[in-house]
Amino acid sequence: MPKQELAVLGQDGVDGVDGCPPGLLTAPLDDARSVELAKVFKALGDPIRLRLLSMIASRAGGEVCVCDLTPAFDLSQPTVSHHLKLLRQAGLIDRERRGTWVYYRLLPEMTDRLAGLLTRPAGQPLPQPAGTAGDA
Amino acid sequence: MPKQELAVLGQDGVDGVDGCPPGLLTAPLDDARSVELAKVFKALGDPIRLRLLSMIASRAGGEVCVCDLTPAFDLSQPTVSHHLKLLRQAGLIDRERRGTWVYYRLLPEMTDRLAGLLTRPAGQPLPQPAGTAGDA
DNA sequence: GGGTTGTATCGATGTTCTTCGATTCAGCGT
DNA sequence: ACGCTGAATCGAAGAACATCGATACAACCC
Repeated sequence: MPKQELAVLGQDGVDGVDGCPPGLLTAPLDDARSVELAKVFKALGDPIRLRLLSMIASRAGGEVCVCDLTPAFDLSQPTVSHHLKLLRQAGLIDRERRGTWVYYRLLPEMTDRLAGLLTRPAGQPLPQPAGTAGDA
Repeated sequence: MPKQELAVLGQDGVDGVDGCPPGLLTAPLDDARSVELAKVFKALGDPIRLRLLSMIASRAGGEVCVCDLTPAFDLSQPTVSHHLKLLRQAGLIDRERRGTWVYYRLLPEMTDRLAGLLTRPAGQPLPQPAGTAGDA
């Protein structure tokens, strides 16, 4: 099965008891989860892919034709296609062929999940502004 | 000035008119911003660094001694130190020396900012579940 | 079917990243 | 001052990544 779509991020039974996923900021990430999460963040760790993602996500109809994306960059067509592939493998976007053209759209479940992972629960004790901590 | 701390992410005057930062999902990311943002996501794009960050962030007192972090991984001490450096250069954590030991703590401003960038404004039109869009 | 256009895949190449051992720097104790 | 321990920096080696040109695949049109 060469097709792995990274579903391991928080929808299996590993969620916290209060309904919120464990977080990343609230409990030490276990080994397997960190590997999966890292793939997604790695996909976001490139300026081209960030711009691609934001172009796709911010488009009104929710879809963008590759033919609109490719000329927006100073890169070859295969390179842009490669970046789109990585974003897709990370579960951030999906594609649909319609006739000759291919349209990409955001998968908001993934960005939602990332946002949730990076959001700390409301009343986190916020450590001392640095310097006033344990200076006994 | 070899010390660049990545302050370019949303606190300068580029915010939206409604107080919320532009987002990443709401408007195409400009070139410069995408480069800065990519550095932060790249720092998160590694399992070791994700686990380091979550260990630091989830620690009760808000601080973790390097001497507690290093033995938690199957890596050499210089390698762990290197990963901590990258997280620090990304603006995600900060360090403080206290006597012989060095303590790392989360910089929640950065994770908050990332969470905000990945959060789409409440009433985003959510594209059709794919297939029912513009099939005239 | 043959030509054309849009998109993806394939190899190759140069760059960046991860990791290590060796070394250096900082602070403590004697 | 000396040695000791914890942490950071320095090269170097191997792996992973970004990029390209060439090529293959898909759908349309004549």
